[in-house]
Amino acid sequence: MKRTPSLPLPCMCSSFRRTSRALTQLYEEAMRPVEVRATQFTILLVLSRTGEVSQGQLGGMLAMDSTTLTRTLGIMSRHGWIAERPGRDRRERLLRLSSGGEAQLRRALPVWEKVQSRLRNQLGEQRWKNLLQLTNQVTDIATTLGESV
Amino acid sequence: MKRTPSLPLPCMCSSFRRTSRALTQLYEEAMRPVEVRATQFTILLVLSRTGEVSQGQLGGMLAMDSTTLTRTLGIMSRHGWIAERPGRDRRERLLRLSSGGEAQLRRALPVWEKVQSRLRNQLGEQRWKNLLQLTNQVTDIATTLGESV
DNA sequence: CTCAATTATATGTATATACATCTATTGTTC
DNA sequence: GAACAATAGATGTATATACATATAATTGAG
Repeated sequence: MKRTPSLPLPCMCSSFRRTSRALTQLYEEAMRPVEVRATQFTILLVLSRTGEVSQGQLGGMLAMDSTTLTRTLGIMSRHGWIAERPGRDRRERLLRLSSGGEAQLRRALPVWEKVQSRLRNQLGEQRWKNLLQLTNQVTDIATTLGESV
Repeated sequence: MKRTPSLPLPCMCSSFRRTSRALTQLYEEAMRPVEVRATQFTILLVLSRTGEVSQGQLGGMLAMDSTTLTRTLGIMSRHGWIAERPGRDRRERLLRLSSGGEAQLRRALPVWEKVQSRLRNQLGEQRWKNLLQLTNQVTDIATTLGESV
């Protein structure tokens, strides 16, 4: 059952996109019983840590166009996971987890832990920490470069 | 113009997806004049290196579901970038770059080099090489874990 | 050789994603 | 304070992505 090791790609963007697909397939396969998608899980996780934020702030934290969130939040609201209210600036939507969203996160966490630790075992502590740090650094640099031009 | 450093995410999948979005926005912004999307550029790059491959093989190399390729290859064929012929196994599509595809790759490469080296300068040789290696390793591990279950 | 199982790709459907553009609101200038 | 510029989010549209299922072709069991 030997797998051919993945073809080295000279492009950092292509490499990250490929790894994202591989990880997304792995995590979503594991989380399928809980019925939550990778993006949705990320939003549950972030909102549980930040508390109430505007849609624009959430987009900034996720390096995601804030108009993309309109659709994803719509899906999550239909599931009853998101509570919102208008801000003092009435153009803003202030978002937080509803109790249903907190419950969904609690359902998802054990399944997520399991797949995450399988991956972590394969990578080892060293590479694991290194990767979390490097991905953050690349995100910051890419975001900064994107703004500067 | 101080940017808040990106919120650490405990989830490897979420982290990679966020970095992918940031990198994709950076690279696609740079490559906009050439009118080629990140996925399409990746396919041009890979086909130029491998020569003729089947759709399934290409999907394997990109950690991409081969049925996803049906749509993307359709777009690229309409642009005149892909040449194909049936394999001996007549279920297979054998794919390669057409001369139009080679031309499009040549048009894209200088623009890609430019954005890629801006990023590389910010990261430094050490982290750059490290990242290309680590992303490959994660892809292999995630793929293997996905198959094993 | 025949029929069942497997495989390669196509199609239907749902989510993810970004950008251009639009609307409602807020901020700024004179 | 009125007119104009800037901003937050919504909507239209195109690509990206995967999975379930369908179809055509190949392989395997007997």
